[in-house]
Amino acid sequence: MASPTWTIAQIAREFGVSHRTVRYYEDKGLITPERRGTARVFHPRDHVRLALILRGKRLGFPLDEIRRIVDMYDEQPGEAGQLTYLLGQIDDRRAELEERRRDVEAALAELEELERRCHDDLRRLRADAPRERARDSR
Amino acid sequence: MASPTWTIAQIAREFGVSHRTVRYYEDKGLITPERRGTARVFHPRDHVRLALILRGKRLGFPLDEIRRIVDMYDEQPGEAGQLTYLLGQIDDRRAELEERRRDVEAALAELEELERRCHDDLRRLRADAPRERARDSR
DNA sequence: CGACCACTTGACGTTGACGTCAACGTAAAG
DNA sequence: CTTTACGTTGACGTCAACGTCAAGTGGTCG
Repeated sequence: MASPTWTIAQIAREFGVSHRTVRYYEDKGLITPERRGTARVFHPRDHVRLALILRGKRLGFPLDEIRRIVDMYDEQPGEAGQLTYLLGQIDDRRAELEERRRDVEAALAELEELERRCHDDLRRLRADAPRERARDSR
Repeated sequence: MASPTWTIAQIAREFGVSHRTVRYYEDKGLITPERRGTARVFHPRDHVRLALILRGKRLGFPLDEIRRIVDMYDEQPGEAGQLTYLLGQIDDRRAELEERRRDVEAALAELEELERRCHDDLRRLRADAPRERARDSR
């Protein structure tokens, strides 16, 4: 019933980052763990945000932009002006993500082309090798 | 017939980077322009490499790894050992790229989910607004 | 010839994203 | 009650990826 909580060590270990990294993200306003005395208590909300942050990092986005992205996810419905503004932001992010997708697809395609060439070269080597061995043993 | 060449200013402007950036990539061994006297002359090979480098950057790879990637593309067929090593490298890069692709897909999916919720909220607002105006004008 | 480019090499500065170390609190366990 | 483990706040260090001068070189145009 009660939603789970994490200490800094637990959540850092789960995501494979240092506790320094977690603190840095808090400094930059990317996560806002509760304070119980001086100690940090991480809630599911922080857990979700950290996952989003790290995915953003894998995609090469700077932390500033990552914050704008994760902030989009907990804006309140608010008024119409804010909503249309948010929709504009969403469009911008999507454009970027679609460019990333094109980059990934292109890179994968070229990589597979290269792999085919490698396999070809390897087959050619194996076909030539016997003749060389015959010549060398003369 | 003669393949095209570029000056540093031309190639930098074409790719939208500073000439300092191009020099930095040369220092790091990512590109190797010809020298005519002291001046750099960029050939199609450098042009291709620069495109690969910038795509790698958009995908968030560090320059060190990008160099390993672009270097893969002009290894000579060489001997069988090198080829199988290269095939292993290719597999590693592909695994990374496929993770990036999963990240992009997940991010896009969540973004579109968020967009749907926004549109819902907006429709709800527009449905409620007339009643509010009627009430306000009483 | 001189002025004006575009290009060059250092060398130091900057920024983002942390690493690292010192010094200190606190709560449970032996 | 001390040790041990985990937590905290500074503060400085570091590394990649450039930015930004300063000062010089080489070709071309008028």
